Amino acid sequence: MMSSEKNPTRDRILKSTWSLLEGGGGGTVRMSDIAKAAKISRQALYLHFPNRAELLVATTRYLDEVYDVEARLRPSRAATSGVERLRAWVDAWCNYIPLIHGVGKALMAMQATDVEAQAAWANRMSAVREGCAAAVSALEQDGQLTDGLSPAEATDALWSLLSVRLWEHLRIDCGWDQARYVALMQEMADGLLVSKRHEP
Amino acid sequence: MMSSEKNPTRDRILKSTWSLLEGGGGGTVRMSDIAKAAKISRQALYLHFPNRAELLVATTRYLDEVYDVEARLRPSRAATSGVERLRAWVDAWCNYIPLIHGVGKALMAMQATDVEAQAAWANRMSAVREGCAAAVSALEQDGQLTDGLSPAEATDALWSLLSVRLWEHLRIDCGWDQARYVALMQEMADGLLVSKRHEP
DNA sequence: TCGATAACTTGACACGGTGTCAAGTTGACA
DNA sequence: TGTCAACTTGACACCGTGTCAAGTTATCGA
Repeated sequence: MMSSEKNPTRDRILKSTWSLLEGGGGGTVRMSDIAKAAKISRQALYLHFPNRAELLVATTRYLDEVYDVEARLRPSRAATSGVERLRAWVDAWCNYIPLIHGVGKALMAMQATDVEAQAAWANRMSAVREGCAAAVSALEQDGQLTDGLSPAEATDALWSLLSVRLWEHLRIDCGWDQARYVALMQEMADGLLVSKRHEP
Repeated sequence: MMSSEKNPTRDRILKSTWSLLEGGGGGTVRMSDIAKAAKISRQALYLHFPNRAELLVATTRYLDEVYDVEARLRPSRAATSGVERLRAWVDAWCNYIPLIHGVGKALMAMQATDVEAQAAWANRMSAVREGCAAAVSALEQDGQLTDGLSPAEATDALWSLLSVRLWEHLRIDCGWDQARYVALMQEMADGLLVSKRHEP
C-alpha cells in the first residue's frame, strides 16, 4: 500500500516539503512556505505533524519509500564476496545521498539548536552505519580486512567517508560531479579497508 | 603588539566568546550570554561588532593570534620533501581543529541562514585549501603525486579529508581520540596522494 | 574648572519564525 | 438532523537578533 492512498493531504504535504527542499534552500524553507505549496493553511500542517523536525523526518521516510531503498540495497546484500559487497554498498549509498540531500540539509541545519532534530538525524544515520558495519563484517569474514584497523574502527572510518557532509563538500564546495565523487569514494574505501596481501 | 593592549573590552568580549564556545554549545550561545560573560550590556556588544557573524569571525582571528598559527605552520613550510611537507601539514591542521572547533561550530551553524556567516567561514576555509594545495604541489614537484589524480583533484580530496566536519564526525559522533584521528588522516592522505612506485 | 567626547548603560521596540489557542466553516455520513 | 473530522481565519506568546533614543560616567584638553 502506497502511503498516498491512505491520507491524501498528508501525502501532499510531504511532496511539497520534498520539492521545496529539493531547491537547496535547506534552512530557509519555512513552515508557511510548505503550507502554501501544499495549498493548505499553515496551521493545518500542525494537524499532521507536531513540529518542523518531525515533518522533515517523515519526509525522509517518504523518500525511502518513493525511491525504494530496499531495492537499492539488494545488490549489496546479494554480493558473494566481501569486496563486492563493499563496492555495491558504497555505490548504493553514494548515489542515494543526492536524492535525500535537500531534506538532509534542512535537518542538519536544525541540529545546532533543536534536540529533536538531532536525535532524528542521528537515528537515520545510524542505519547507514549498520550498512557500513555489514560491509566491513563481510570483508572480515573473507579475511580481506586490513590488519591496521579493528572492525569497529573500519566501520567508523567508512561511515565517515560516506557522510553527507563529505558529499556536500566535494560536490557543492568543490564542484565535483557525481561520477567523480563516487569513484573517489570507491577508491578510498578500497584503499583503506581492503587488505592487499594477495595481489600481484 | 598583542591585541589585548589596544582595546581591553573588545579583548574581553573575544575571550568570553571563546570560552563560552569552548563549552560546545555552538548554536545555542546567544549574544546576551556573551555580554553577560564579558560583564557588559548586550547593546555594548554592538558597539564593537556589527553582528553575531562578525563577532565570531573576529574570534577565529583572535584564536589564530593566541595559538600562533604561523608558528604551527612553520614545520610544514620548512619540510624538505613533498612527503614530509604533507605529513607536517596534516599534523598541523588536524591538531589545530580541536582548538577552533567551538567557534567553527557556531559559525557553521549560522551558514544555513546567514549569508555573511557563510562567506566568512568559506573564506577561512579557503586558507586551509591553500595549505592543501601547497602540500600537493610539493608532492608533485617530487614526482610523488599519484597518477590517478590531477593536482586540483588531489587538493580537493585532501581538503575534504581535513574538513572540520570529518573531524567532528570521527571525534564526536564516533568518539575517537585525537591521536587515532590524526593517525587515520595521515594514513589516508598518504594512501590517497603519495605514489607508491618506488617502494619495495 | 568647565565642557566635550567616548564608552557604556537602561529600556524600549521592530522583525521574523515557530508553535499554540479559540472560534468558525464545510462536507460526509449515520 | 446532528455530529464528527478536516480544515480555515485570526490572534497571540515566545525567543533571539538587531536598532533606536536618552541618560550616566570618566577622562582629557583648553
